[in-house]
Amino acid sequence: MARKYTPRGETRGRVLDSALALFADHGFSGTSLQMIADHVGVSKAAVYQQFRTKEDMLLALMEPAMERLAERVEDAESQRGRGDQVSVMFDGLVDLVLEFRLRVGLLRADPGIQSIVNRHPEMSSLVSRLQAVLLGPDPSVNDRVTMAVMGSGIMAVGADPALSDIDDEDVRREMRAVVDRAVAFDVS
Amino acid sequence: MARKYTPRGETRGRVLDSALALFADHGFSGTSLQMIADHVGVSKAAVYQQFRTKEDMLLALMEPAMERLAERVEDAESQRGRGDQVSVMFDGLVDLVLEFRLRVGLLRADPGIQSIVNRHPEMSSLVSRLQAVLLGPDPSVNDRVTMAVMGSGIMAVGADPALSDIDDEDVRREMRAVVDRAVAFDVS
DNA sequence: GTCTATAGATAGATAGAC
DNA sequence: GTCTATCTATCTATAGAC
Repeated sequence: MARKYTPRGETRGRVLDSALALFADHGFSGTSLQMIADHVGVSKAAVYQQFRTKEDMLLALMEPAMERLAERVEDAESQRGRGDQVSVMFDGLVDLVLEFRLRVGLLRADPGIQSIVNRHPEMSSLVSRLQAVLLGPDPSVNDRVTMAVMGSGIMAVGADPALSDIDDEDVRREMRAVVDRAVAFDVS
Repeated sequence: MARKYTPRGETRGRVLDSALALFADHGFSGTSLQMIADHVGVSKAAVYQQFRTKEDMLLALMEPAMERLAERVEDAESQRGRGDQVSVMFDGLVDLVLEFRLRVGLLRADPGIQSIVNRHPEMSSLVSRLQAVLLGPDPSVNDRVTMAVMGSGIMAVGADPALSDIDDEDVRREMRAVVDRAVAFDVS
């Protein structure tokens, strides 16, 4: 077996696909580089050729989702009324979850990933701004609990395999609907 | 230092407290026995005296929460109408989250813990029954998305430090309120 | 770019003294 | 019941051949 098949220079993409699937199943800390290498079908050294550390791999996975999140947060922040800010932010969050299912779910759920995010100001400040837009200045207890429940609930849907058979557009419509019901009349 | 202070035979409880806090911060897989031992202030061997494995430690942490969950699921299952089943189950879930904050949050979020739960039928069947009560037979897409969002959202609140300054009774009231708004008119 | 081999650190878990 | 010391397996990461 002189040569492993690797159609083009696409090993990097294959590594990222495997890593995402394994992170979702076993968590970031619970996934070893050996597991990733085995899943891709190469050696550990081949993986290290593409990414210097496991953390770099996670950052590469999160980068596109974070860019999109930045756009959506800015969209929401630029709205004039509080009601529009909240509804645009929730719509953006729903879109983000559908576009980056597992990644958004991991971002919210995995403690190992959260601690990495916390060490990267460009990510953690984005999450802070997201929360700030949803809560606004001087939020009531009602607002705080509502936003915590709905924000986490929406992000969790991304990683929920129980909904994977439903069409994206149906999920989007129903998520928007449940948000509308839950936050209606809460913002002035 | 001939003797470490350990008031009574309460090392076991101190280990569980430390383990819970560390699991919440770093995840189950991301927490080593050395970290737990250091946090308690004893050696690894002292920890192993109390628990044969790290998994046993988790099971000991989850056991009381699971017993309570079983009661709540049975309460809900014994209701006659679908609407009552759903509302009793959500009320039970809210109570459970407030009683076992971090534990319920971990149960939902940590992939390492989920895989352990999946290997223990008495736990995983309980989670299945919980979902079955919320969804009922032949759920609509609306029902499925609503229950996924609200179920995860509620459980996530348990591990959310952003709400830890709010009185339990206030959180309970607001969680019930947001559930009422979100699921109203969804069940026949 | 991929491999085998391995370094060095740390993981979970145990033995045996006190 | 606690300790120190240690076992074995695995971890992340690197070196060097092909």
